[in-house]
Amino acid sequence: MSGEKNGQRILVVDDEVNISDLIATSLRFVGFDVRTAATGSQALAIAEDFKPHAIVLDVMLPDQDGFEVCRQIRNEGIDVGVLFLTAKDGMEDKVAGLTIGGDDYMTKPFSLEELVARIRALLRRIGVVDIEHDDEKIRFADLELNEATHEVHRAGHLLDLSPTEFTLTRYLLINSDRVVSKSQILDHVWEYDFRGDAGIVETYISYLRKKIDIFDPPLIHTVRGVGYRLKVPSEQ
Amino acid sequence: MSGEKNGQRILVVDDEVNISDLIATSLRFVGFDVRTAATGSQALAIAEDFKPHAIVLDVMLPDQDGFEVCRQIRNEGIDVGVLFLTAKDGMEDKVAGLTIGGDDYMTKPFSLEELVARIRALLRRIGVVDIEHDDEKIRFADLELNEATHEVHRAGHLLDLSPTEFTLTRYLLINSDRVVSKSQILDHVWEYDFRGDAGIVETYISYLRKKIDIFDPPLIHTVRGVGYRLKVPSEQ
DNA sequence: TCTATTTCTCAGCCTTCTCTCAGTTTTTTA
DNA sequence: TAAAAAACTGAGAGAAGGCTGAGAAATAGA
Repeated sequence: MSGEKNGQRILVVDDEVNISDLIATSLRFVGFDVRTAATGSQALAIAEDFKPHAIVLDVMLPDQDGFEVCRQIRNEGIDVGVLFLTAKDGMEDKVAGLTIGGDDYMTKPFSLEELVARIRALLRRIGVVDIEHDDEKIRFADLELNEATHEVHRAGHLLDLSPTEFTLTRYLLINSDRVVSKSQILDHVWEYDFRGDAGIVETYISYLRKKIDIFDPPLIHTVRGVGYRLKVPSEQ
Repeated sequence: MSGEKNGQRILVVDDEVNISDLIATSLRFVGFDVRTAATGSQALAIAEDFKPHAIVLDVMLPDQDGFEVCRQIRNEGIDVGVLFLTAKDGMEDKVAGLTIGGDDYMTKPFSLEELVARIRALLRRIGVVDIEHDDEKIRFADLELNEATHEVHRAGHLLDLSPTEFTLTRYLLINSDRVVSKSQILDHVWEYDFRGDAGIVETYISYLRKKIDIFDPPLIHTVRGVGYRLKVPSEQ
């Protein structure tokens, strides 16, 4: 039930079951071997024999704070990268200060796409090779996105993208040549608590086209009634 | 009663018996091993020993909502893909997050052809190999339909099909070389609550011929008094 | 605090699609 | 060969889907 083929092991620690489930599901789907814990002590217990490569760790836990949990786990001699989760409450600066080494942090709510990207970057930084996705550049035709620098180039030109535009571009790139529906995009690119209409995806596709598809050939194609797809038209 | 040859196991959960029967019949016909449930608790009970690979799950159930059922089943350790069904009106608020982890959703009413295609895509995504249909391309002669890209090619040329034309083409392809009647087509390709005349099938066949059969040889053949059949003429 | 950027909503516009209908053609049957 | 039945197809009304500009609201940065 637990052993994923070649996946890195990730431990997700959050006391809100909805959140940890959501994260776990997403991470499993992209191939990680995932366990969840709801408290610090539970996290410790699981980490001991699960030996995760990375931990997604809420800084606010019922029994103890995330940094404490982190320290204890490392004291066990488990070499692990940590992605801290924090509420957007002004504590961000403190968290940023305490985040050292290869670790990272994100504020809730976040988008799943962003979470997965951060986990991959983290694993890369701490030297755990992510076999399939170990390239920091994602390419499709003459469109190139660089994870490390957060730059996107089309035909050699640097594009100036907003954060959402960047994440959307990455999601399209990862799924290049396949149709993705507006709901899929919404679920993966927008923050998980977004309660608006899928129409916003149309707006952002429109923005992207004005930045990506002012070059020829257009890469973003609408599949009416289904969704969008990155493709090279010539590819009859 | 339960053991289908090589079929994946699908659990259908909907309190409208008409609907769950309709779905179950369709899925059985294409080779799945199907069980049905009308309530959330019944679904749980059945899932426990049926261990379905996928669930077709109405989000609106009499005892509890579909999301809750989904969570409980997964908590049982059953690794399952879910295709949620939602009414067109009740969804505004609820749809968020339904396409996470390989899952998908459809709004009622839908066409059975579409449902089957979605189930197959879902099983493919979550790694349950659908033996007979594990290719995302369906071919007949020089006509080729690609599920992932939603493209249809004839003799190497990309055809521009509307959504209904696409679904009809897929239905003909899946039943290639076999005669399908107009009412079968109507029942599978159109939404199940369609109350119009079977004459519309003639109209769409006519549209398709102008896109598919401008190439030689014609593949769509009328079997007068019976229906239509995809065939290569030489192959008497 | 003020400014610039980004996010999001909305409405108007345009395109494409769906479906019906009626006139025509083809095939069958008497 | 005529009449009936079945199938074909073009035209068009209305609906649905998608695109985009404008502007309000939220956020980040100086």
